[in-house]
Amino acid sequence: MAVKVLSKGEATRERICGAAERIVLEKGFAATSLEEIMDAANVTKSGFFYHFRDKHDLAKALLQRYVDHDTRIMDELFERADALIDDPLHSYLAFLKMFSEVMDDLPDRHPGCMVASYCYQDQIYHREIREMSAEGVLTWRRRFRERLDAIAKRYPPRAPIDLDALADMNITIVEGGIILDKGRAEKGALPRQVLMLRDLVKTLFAPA
Amino acid sequence: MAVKVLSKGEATRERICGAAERIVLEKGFAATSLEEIMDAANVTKSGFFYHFRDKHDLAKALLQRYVDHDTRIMDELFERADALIDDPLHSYLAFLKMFSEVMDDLPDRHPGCMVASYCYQDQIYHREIREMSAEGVLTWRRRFRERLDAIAKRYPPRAPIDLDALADMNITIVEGGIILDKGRAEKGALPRQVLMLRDLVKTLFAPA
DNA sequence: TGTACATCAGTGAACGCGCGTTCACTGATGTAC
DNA sequence: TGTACATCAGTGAACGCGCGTTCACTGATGTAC
Repeated sequence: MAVKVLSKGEATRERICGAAERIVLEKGFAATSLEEIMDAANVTKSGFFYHFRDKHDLAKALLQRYVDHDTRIMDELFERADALIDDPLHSYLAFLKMFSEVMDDLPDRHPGCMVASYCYQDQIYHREIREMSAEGVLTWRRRFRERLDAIAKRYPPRAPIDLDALADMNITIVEGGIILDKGRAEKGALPRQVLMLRDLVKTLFAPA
Repeated sequence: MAVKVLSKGEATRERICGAAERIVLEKGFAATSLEEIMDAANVTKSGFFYHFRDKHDLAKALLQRYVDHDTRIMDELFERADALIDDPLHSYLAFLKMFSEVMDDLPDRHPGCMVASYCYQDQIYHREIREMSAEGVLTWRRRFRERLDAIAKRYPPRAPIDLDALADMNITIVEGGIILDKGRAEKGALPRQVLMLRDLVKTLFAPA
């Protein structure tokens, strides 16, 4: 994996984003003070404001960073599954298996999804944030939908099926699973939900 | 439906809670100022503080109110399904159908779930809030699990199945569906997800 | 190779405003005798 | 039936602190000539 070399300024900015993401996913954007973030990232107030125009500018940067990162992770897992398996259905099932394992291997609980976090915050009322969220979610759906099309072609489902809704369900399960995990304060709910989805997809497509 | 008659004080308190719930689900707890709530509920600052010790006291009240209300709604729908249909599987499927219709009939989008909202807010760090969330989620799981047990008894599933995870999936789908709905700013995602789950459950249990 | 200037990546102190909370006080309704 | 007292359901003004933002200033690194 090629690690990009960062300039001094870029490194500081990245350090701020990293600290901010962690705290924001824990407590929410409004409840996170800039001073907390500065402390955690070891920059002064003015150091921070050199990199971000204001708090909302940080909000945008965090969301974009999150969506990009998540999409990249997903693509990597899909590529790995494809490298192992030729059949679209079984590659998809392998992806879900690997995905659940990644969720299970996290040292602590899943830290949360930035899109989901903003959905329950007033950040969502800013036009730019709303558009970035919407686009992120649509990108994810598209990734799954392509796969499902290939599957449905080789394994015609018994009944006609809403493939967009099924593609979305992958996102739904992750977002909902994270909440289950956080809400019940019990690790493991998320990977179990992903595996459950895997079983259901398998039953749906695999020939009896 | 018996509507309880409220005393003057109870009515004011209820008015405050209603306004607070709406705003908190829109913008998040930390981003919601008490003054906003007071304005919306038409009480003065001191009127508010007569009913709630502090902001955190309001947070607890909102969560409890939400969990109770949601549980009651769910029970009512289950009862209606049972009144119509004797078979546990088909009653369950009818429940999911009615549930998706309720979600679809909402004038606007689903306002959101208070448990999920707090999960992404620092409220979750207060012990009492965490316990109330956990108990709410477990109550919901138990309701679904009972139904699934009855179904699995009459319709033995082909493969052994994680019934707790399947029970949880009902919650996951709703929580995740709400985020999909909010995140994509597109009404209808939530009911579609519920119907998709219904199809999957049907395929899983219904004899070929 | 040295000098002048510009840009990068910050520092430290001050400001002002919103927001949660407190406090002393009050009119209306209930209750005891 | 009237009086005294208590409780309910508030009012209005003041306080103080945290937090986002601004501003004048600065040392180190790059770039032109």
